[in-house]
Amino acid sequence: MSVVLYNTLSRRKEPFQPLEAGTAKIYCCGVTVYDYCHLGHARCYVVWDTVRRYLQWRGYDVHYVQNFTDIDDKILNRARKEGTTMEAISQRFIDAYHEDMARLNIQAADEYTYATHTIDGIKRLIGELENKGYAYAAGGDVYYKVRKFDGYGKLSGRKLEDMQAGASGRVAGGDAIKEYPFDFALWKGAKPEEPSWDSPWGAGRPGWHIECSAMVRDRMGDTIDIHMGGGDLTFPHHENEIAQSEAATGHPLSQYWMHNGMVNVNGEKMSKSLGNFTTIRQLLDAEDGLDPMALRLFLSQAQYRKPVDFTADAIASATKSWQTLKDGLLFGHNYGPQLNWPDSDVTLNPENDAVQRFQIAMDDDFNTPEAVAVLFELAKELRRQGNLLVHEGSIDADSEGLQQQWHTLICLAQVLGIEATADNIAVQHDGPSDDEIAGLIEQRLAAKKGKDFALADKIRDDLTAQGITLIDKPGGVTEWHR
RNA sequence: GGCGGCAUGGCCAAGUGGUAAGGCAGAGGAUUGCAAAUCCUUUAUCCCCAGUUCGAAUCUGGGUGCCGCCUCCA
Repeated sequence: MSVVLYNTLSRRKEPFQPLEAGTAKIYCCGVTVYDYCHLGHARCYVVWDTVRRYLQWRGYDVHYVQNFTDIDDKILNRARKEGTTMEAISQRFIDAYHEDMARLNIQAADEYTYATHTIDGIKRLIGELENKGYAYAAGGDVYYKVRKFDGYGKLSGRKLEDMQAGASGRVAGGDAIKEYPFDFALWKGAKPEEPSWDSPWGAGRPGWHIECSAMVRDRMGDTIDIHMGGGDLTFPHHENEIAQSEAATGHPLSQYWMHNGMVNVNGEKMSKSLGNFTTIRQLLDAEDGLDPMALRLFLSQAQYRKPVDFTADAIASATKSWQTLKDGLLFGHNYGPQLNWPDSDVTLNPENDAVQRFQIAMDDDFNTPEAVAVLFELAKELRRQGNLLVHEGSIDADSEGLQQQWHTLICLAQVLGIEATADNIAVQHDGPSDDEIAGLIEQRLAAKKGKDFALADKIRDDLTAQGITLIDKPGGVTEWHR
């Protein structure tokens, strides 16, 4: 069995066969750094992080490169507005990007590339395109001659005629300098007071699409295995990348193209231009802040290609779900000592039924909802055993098998980037001491015997408010835990 | 107008020919002074119509509805 993935280029699922057996060369389109990342970005990079982790788990040597677009009108606008430089804005949001992604347990890329560090490669590429007749200079800019490239539209499945016919007013007008409405800028002539670089076509800066073509080529060669990004980049961004790269090199830019679905809010796509976005940090830092792992779980419970709706209900549900999963993930920390579990390494038995099911699900185009279901089945059983232990004092399962199950859960969850860290078990131990609690429980017991339930309930409520849960057991015994 | 996607219980969501995973929420019972927690049990015929088939949520055709892209966008 091999990993099967949906290839936008062919519009079907295909077995993953990398150019070089056992390796995976992946390029992921990154962000334009002019603002904080929002939930849409969170989904995108959680999805691709999961794909990357899974391929690694399946034994591939993954080389993952991601870019930052650090030259762009929006960055310049923001810099102007704040009276600072493009570099300052870029750096600020690159730093913020790294912080946000780290909180979501997204692994850093093997290499990050920057548009402004790729100017030479960009100029080289434009020069080649010009020599081959795919580019023309006009009005200080350089444009790509879309009609010259036979395969134009093959990724997004469109024909130039169709687009032109339907695009009505939007493309018809535009700049008169272009030979054809869908031609796009490879190089933009410098404007006063904007950063620019010298070039054979005059001072200027790169167009948006060319940076990715140049970066892929510089870092990974003519053809890579997987090129990924948000579904909204399919056209025109990725289509244009293909046109640029393949016209220049004569080789396919990428074997596989993968695109993630959008995050919706009230049925509408979350986007900067619509202004309906919630930033990752807003969500995580809110007073009743969302646990980053709950967010990751929420995103993993949807198939990556489908749109996902961001609602308060969904978040509440994910938070509760995460609690359940977390109980399972922390089982060994909470009950291992009581069960005399040996301090063995966390390992995985590949023959295990759960592992098999997990792999079958993930092999099928990264079916994370199905994979998560496997995690829940493991976690629920662990939680049940944990409760048995608390309430009955013993478990009704084989202890060794249970430890293995716990290890399985931890390993598989980790493949999805879901982990319960030490933070989750570090409990605040301020508040009443154990002795004080024992005293209060005795007071409550006395109150109950005297039918003073009001007092008994008050004692319980006060303790609850301090994060201490009382469990009344048969025989007048009351246990508690924080 | 063009291209693509989706429609499964209250909500989310797997499942692509043999009578519906999982999560959240809900219900009933056990337990309890009442709770909490826990345990047990429990809640769907898959948008509509027609067809193919012994048999379809799953295939075909036709509808209806929603969404994305076609402009910067993850």
